[in-house]
This record gives sequence, structure tokens and C-alpha cells, in this order.
Amino acid sequence: MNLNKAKDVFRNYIQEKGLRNTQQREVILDAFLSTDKHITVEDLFNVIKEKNPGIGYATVHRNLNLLFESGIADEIKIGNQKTRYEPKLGQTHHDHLICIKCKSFIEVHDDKIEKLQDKLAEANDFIPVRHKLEIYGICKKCK
Amino acid sequence: MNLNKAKDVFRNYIQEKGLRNTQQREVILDAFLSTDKHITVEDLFNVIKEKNPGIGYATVHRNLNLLFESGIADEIKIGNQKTRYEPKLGQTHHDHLICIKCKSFIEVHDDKIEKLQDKLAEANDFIPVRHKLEIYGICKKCK
DNA sequence: GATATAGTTGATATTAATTATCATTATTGA
DNA sequence: TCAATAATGATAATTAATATCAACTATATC
Repeated sequence: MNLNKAKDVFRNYIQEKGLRNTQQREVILDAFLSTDKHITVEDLFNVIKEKNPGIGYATVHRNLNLLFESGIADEIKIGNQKTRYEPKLGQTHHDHLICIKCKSFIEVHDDKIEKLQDKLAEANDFIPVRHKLEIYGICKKCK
Repeated sequence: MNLNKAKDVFRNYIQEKGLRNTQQREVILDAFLSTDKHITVEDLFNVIKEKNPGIGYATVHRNLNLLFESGIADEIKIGNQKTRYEPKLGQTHHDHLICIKCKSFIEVHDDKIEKLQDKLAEANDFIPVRHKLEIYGICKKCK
């Protein structure tokens, strides 16, 4: 999914749910899609605030939820850390290896695992929509 | 791991860390190991309170963390729900299929996935300790 | 057994992220 | 244009988890 595709997906989602396309929503959409990875509500709010001081924290928060619901954002919750969001653009889905010592995390992906997950869900009469795989352990640096 | 083994593991953990074996700790250990699955701090506190009204919420909370750290409890965090704990007794590790409609979840297990996860970690110079796999979707009943 | 050390407890306060509230404003469709 | 209603923004409320701290207690040492 590229940038414009992502915008379309979001706008369609808004329309289909009978919601409205506001200026704030567009600003937040743009800002979010051009951020670096793993941004928190607070991070995004601070970025937006510079050029759009009128937009409130609650609005950013609400719209990040919408971005997630629409499917163009991934939500990353690790432990008790604050929720992070990440645009789903070109890259494939990925999981995380999380270091229990330094709290850093790296992204990984394994097609075989993904396929087995789908099989596992099917075997239980379950329609998989999304998933979260976190492997906790000790990273290279902390060994 | 059976019940007595679990107790040993916990007591050893306590000792090795230079912690102390208190009456409250024993009560909480017993109560936890005899509960049903997926109990919250509040649940366990309420159970304990009946026979041991002197034990405080904070103590139950702290000790559930210890039970988790010692390895005899699994910690289950789903979305924004409160953390649940589960004794790791006879049963093998398992993951969860979580219904996004009715919020129920079922336990599943797949050895192949587990092994691939270990491989994936190794390939990244990462020592896996534990992991969490949650597959979100729609369950049988909610289809 | 007495004593010192330091971990534990229990009641409560604090923290911090998320969500709710609500008056005001803005968008959409008719 | 106008009515209906969603959205916003400031702030309050919620809530789980954690921190605080005086009193207590387990443990090791003498």
C-alpha cells in the first residue's frame, strides 16, 4: 500500500461509516503518513502542534484510533509502554523481538509462521483478521 | 509442572533472589495455584479476602508479579483489559485466538509455530525467553 | 534467645494513559 | 439556506498499575 492508496483507504472508511471529512482529520492523516516509525499519540500531537497549534490532543488521539480501525495503521502495544502507531505503507506485516533488558525491539517477519497461524485459526473455526507476535528475550547487545 | 513442583520453583526463586518467605506469600501462592484460569489481581484479591481479610490488594498485586517473574504464572494482556494471570501447571504453553466481537478468547497451541519462532529469534542473534501470540478475528459463534 | 539488617506488608496516594464529557463549531445532505 | 448530527478542543474522569512510607517481620549473626 503506497501513500495515496492509504489515504484512499482511510477516506473510504470514513465515508462508509457515515463520518465526516474534516480539516483536522486531513492534517492528522498527512502528518501520520509522513512520520517515522512507531509514533505515540503524544509524539504525533507534538509534531502537528508546530504547524497546527489549534488541533487538540484528544482529536489526535481519536483519529489515531480511526487510522487503526481503517486498517492503514498498526498498533503496537508492548508491556505497559504507551501505545505506538505505525503507517502500513509498502512494508509487509512484521512481528517484534523485544529485549527484556534494554527494552529495544527489532522487526522480523516469517511467512511460514504467518501461514501456520492462518491454518491454526481455520482449524478452530476462527476467521483471522490480524495478529500480534512478540518474542521476548535478550538481544545481541545485551548478551 | 505439577502443583508441588510449581511451589518449589517459586520458593527457590524467592530464596535465590534473597527475598523472604512470608505467610502472605504462601497464602497467595496457594490461592493462585488453586484458582481457575485467567484470574485478575482483583479476582484473586477477592478470593483471598474471604479467608484472609488481612491481606491487602497491593500485596496480592506485588506477589502476582513475583509469580510471573518466577516462571510459574503466565501473564495475559489483551488490549486494554486488565492483566490476567494463569498458573502454568500441567498444560503446555498456549497462545490465544481473540474474538474482536464478543471479546472471548480460546487457547491454542502449535508446535511448528513455536519451533519456527525459536529459529526466527536465533537467526537474529536473539535469545528467546517467552513469547506472546495473539490472533484477533471472529469466532465461531460470532460469524 | 537477643539483636541488627533489610525485605514485606497494607493503606493510601500517585502516576499516566486512555476515554468520557459537553458546549461550541463545522460538515453534510436535503 | 437550513436542519441534523458528527467533530472538535479543553478539561475532567476513569482506571490499572505502581510508588510511598511507617510499622512489621523474616533472616542471619552473635
